[in-house]
Amino acid sequence: MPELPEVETVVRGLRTVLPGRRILNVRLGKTDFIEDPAALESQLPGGRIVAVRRHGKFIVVELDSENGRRQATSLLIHLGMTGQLVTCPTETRILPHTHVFFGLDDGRELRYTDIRRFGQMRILANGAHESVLGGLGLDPLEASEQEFSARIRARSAHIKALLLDQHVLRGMGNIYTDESLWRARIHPRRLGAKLSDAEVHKLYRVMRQVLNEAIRLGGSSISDYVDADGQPGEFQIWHRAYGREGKKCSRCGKTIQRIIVAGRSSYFCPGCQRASRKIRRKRTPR
DNA sequence: CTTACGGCCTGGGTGC
DNA sequence: TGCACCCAGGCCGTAA
Repeated sequence: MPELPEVETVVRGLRTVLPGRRILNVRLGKTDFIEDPAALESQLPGGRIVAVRRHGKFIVVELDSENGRRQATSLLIHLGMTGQLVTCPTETRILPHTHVFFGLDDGRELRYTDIRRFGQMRILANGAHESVLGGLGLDPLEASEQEFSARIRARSAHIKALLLDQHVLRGMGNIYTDESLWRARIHPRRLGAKLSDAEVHKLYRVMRQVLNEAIRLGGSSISDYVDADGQPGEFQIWHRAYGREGKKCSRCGKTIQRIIVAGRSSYFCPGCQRASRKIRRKRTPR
């Protein structure tokens, strides 16, 4: 579920409460989504949180390296489809599927809840960041238009697949990809290498616009997503394509369709997101 | 090197 | 009420 705006919202929330806190203890439930559960239990207690960062859809909780014997480490968290990372008082009722508890030195806890356990959690020793996070693509909000254009044009895959590919861009997911393509009036099956200058320019602009608006509204909540305080986002109200199969396009009035592209449900308007002639011919053979 | 697909896991919704 | 089936914000490994 969580894409860049949701992860950014969670990180901003955590940033207001975690830095400066010391982790006192770690309690684990199911651990099949944790790379090395024993490492969490042995290396995190005693550590002080110094920063919380986002890298694509990953959350990086940085710990200090004080008292010499312990190496500086980071806690790397990916929320997968249904992961939630929330701080609350220790006595707060425990939600089902909560599998990780970090006891903090202010009487609160950082909890990780994940129904489907598609998330991921691991310890990163100092210096291991590059090997794990270095392979990811451009941050959509930091990349220049030139960099974006070069990456998109370099491969002739469907534009939908390119936007979703974390090695091309880091942070885009199914919702913001469909919303960006709708705003740019680009069909999800168009090929990256074949987009015009004007189309790439438009896509770059609207993608940043969509992401920034979503961040401002605290992300999109479809079912499971909540921020670091357990609150849902509000951007779903503004979706114009995602999840709107059968509804009228707010721009041209045609009916929004759902097709599978890159193995994912893809919502688009056949009226204002025209397929290339080649694709159209394939779909309506004479 | 690509792309396509199944699988991971649980729950919600729908239709019979 | 039960059951089968489809769908879900992500991503990885394997096969072609």
